[in-house]
Amino acid sequence: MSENLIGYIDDQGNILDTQSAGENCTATPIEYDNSEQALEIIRHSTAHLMAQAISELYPNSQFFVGPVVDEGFYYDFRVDEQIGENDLKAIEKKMKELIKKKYKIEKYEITKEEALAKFANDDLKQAVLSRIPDETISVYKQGDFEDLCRGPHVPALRFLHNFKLTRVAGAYLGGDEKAEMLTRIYGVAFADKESLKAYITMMEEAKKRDHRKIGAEMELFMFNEESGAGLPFWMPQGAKLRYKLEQILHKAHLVREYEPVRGPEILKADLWRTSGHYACYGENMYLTEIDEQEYGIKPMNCLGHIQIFKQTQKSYRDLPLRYYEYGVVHRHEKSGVLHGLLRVREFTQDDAHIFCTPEQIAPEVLEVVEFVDSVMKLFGFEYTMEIATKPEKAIGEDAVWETATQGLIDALDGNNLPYSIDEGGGAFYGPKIDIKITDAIGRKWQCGTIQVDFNLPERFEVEYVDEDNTRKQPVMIHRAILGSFERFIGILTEHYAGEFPLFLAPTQVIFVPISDSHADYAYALKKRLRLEGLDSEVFDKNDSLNKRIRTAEKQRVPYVVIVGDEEVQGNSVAIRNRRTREQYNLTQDEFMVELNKQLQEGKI
RNA sequence: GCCCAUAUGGCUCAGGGGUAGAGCACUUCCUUGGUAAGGAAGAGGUCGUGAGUUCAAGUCUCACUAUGGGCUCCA
Repeated sequence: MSENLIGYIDDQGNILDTQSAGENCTATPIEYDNSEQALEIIRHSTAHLMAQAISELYPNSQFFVGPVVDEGFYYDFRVDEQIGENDLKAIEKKMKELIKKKYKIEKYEITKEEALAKFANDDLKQAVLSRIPDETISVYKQGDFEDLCRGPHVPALRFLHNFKLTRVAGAYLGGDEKAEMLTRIYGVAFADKESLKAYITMMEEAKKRDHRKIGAEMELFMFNEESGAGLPFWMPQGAKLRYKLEQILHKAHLVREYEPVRGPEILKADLWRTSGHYACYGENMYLTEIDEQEYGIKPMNCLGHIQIFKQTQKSYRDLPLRYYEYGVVHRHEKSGVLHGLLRVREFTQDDAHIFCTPEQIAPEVLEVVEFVDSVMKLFGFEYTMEIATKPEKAIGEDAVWETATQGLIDALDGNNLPYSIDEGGGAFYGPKIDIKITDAIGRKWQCGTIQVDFNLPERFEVEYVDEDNTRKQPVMIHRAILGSFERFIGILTEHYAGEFPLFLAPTQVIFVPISDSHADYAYALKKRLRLEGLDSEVFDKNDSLNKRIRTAEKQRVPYVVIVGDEEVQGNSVAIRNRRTREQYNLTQDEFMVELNKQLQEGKI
């Protein structure tokens, strides 16, 4: 038996640890390394080691569950003391002491009845047992520490070296918001020191491109304690960036035959009652009163678009009719979930509602999927699609839901587009396809969404006149491509680490005149760029040339352009590559051609 | 909303019961320089807000607000 053997993988892909497999196992061995299976075993055992350390440091602690997750492991437990980030070091130290005791990890099996009796005075273990259907329960033991566990584990503590406890958090027992909150500690573990180090470095790099940090540095956006949480302010640089994104997307909508519309920010509460928002979404809505009438600030834009559709009589010839709006919405998000621009209380959706016939659903959904794809491609984003089905709180008949859900499935299946299913994750008025972008540190954020809705048209008696002169109800497709400008720009910022492509960059060119006498030339260039719709700045402050070049380089602008006697005489520019520090000269006209070429790259 | 943590000039941070400090940024002056920090002077903070303990609180305690890491929920 190899020194490095920590388990086996059987025909079904299940991991067997050495304790379960016995001496003469013929399944494929798992060696101690960074393979997916090995890491699962190592991390699970590290979680147990942590629990053992905690139980020694805090004798009253009781343990719930300690699974392996994507990035590492965690353990949930109850403890009398408050545990903060500063206590993690002490726990790590204790873990290392325990490793030195060279405990073997042993496994034995008991019946469920015996287990219930064994842990009779531990209500958390009772809770764990109640979730296990099996009649035979396995227990793992290392030193004096025993824990209910399915495994798999490494054979002995000596395999556990390269770990780090990363954060302490609260977590509801069983994930239920109404249940008791336990303490959770997260950690990571690898087979070797280098991988652990690489992981820590990666997290530090991710921190450097955090949109909140870059947003402050580049003066893109801000929040302010006096104004309230989750309410972003767009500073000039951020507003310029956002405006460019809005313009690109505006043109893309027009090309695809969308019509711009705009609805009011607040609508009478009765309208929200008709729609079902009041009952199903009310806890997220801000309500107000005007002249003794209740009003609701819109959390979604659909009602406005429905009113506009209904204002004039529609024919089947008008369908599909696509209304779009950069709609500002307000939602009462819980204070604890706010997160930079990625989760706010006021945001602007790139929202559209497509009114169409049932037959038009599939082609329209496909068209939107294509739209999404072209936008994601423009920015180089990876994304996944998820079909979300009927949630608990919902309006409308089951049959209607089934038809709508099937419509979405057909549209994706028919075109071999990959997706997963999110059971019960739909909007209260219809099923949806969610488009999730993977960000710089691997988190997934919902951005785009496509929702089929038979319910609101019915509730608001939305109608069109069909070919046979009868009145029919259209289907509504709610959709957003970016999701919201706030979230999307947050993700974009991290994606590009603030170095936006020319067609998005808030400042696209910085001119550095060599001395005062070249400032006029620089300002003339700035004016010329302005007329082409390009934003530039002139760095002519009373600082040394070196200092101004340094400052300009650090601005994350696409172009730093130096102008001095040579350039003024030759009507040219000296362009500096901020990465290689190399420089090349172009005439003004050549430069304009180059800039316009790069602007065109922002077309979709 | 819940658990844990944090809050000191515009930014990044030091200080740790006896009434505040650095670097960068900012202002003014000198310097007009061909590719990543030229020099000098200056201004700027009731240490998040409100209570409490104390002879004395930026420092200790509590509440609130905001922020961060999670849970739950979502674009």
